[in-house]
Amino acid sequence: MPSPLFDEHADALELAPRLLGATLSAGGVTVRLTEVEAYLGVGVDPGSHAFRGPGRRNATMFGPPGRLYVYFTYGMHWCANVVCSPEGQASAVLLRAGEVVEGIEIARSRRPNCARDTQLASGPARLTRTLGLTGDDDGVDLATGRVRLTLPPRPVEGFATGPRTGVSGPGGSAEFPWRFWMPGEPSVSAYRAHAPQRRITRR
DNA sequence: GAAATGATCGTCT
DNA sequence: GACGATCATTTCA
Repeated sequence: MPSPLFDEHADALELAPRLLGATLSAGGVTVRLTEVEAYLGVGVDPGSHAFRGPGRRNATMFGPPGRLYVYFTYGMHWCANVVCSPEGQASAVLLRAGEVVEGIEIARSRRPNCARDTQLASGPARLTRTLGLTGDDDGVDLATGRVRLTLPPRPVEGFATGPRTGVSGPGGSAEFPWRFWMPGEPSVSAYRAHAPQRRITRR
């Protein structure tokens, strides 16, 4: 069942808070999203992969909405996004964290070193690993493909917003408070409110 | 407990 | 040739 959500003319900023509470299912595991980040398109968002226009990696972002954009980073991690805007606009929402609500055994087997269940998907790369997502899932249609997105019956209320995490340069500043999360959820990482404190004493 | 570090490679300059 | 929308582990105070 395709969601009417993506038929509306919207971008990642509008859709990000509405993805909170949504569930994502893949490979026998279902995760309920508790933390996301919005990324916009060409020229407007210095932190976005789409900022400099289409390229090899970000092609999916420029495609139709409702698809999964998966990319590889830091030489070992996969991160997943939901493409939001109409074709050509390239705005997407990074899925940062969630809570495993189904397939907990499979999830644990995919993350053998994970101490607590609340940390199974408490980070973008952990989330993809727990769901078994890789570059093979890039471009999958979330309504009909092997990865499924189900929106909550009603948008969650009382979500929080703040600066994005892990984005260096101008895009990471408070100028773009495009991180959205559900306060109090244990799967949401305890982020430092500002840049990490530098250690005072050095050798 | 907090901060530094090593792992590891595709993509773009 | 540098660096990244990160994580797990080690190291330090």
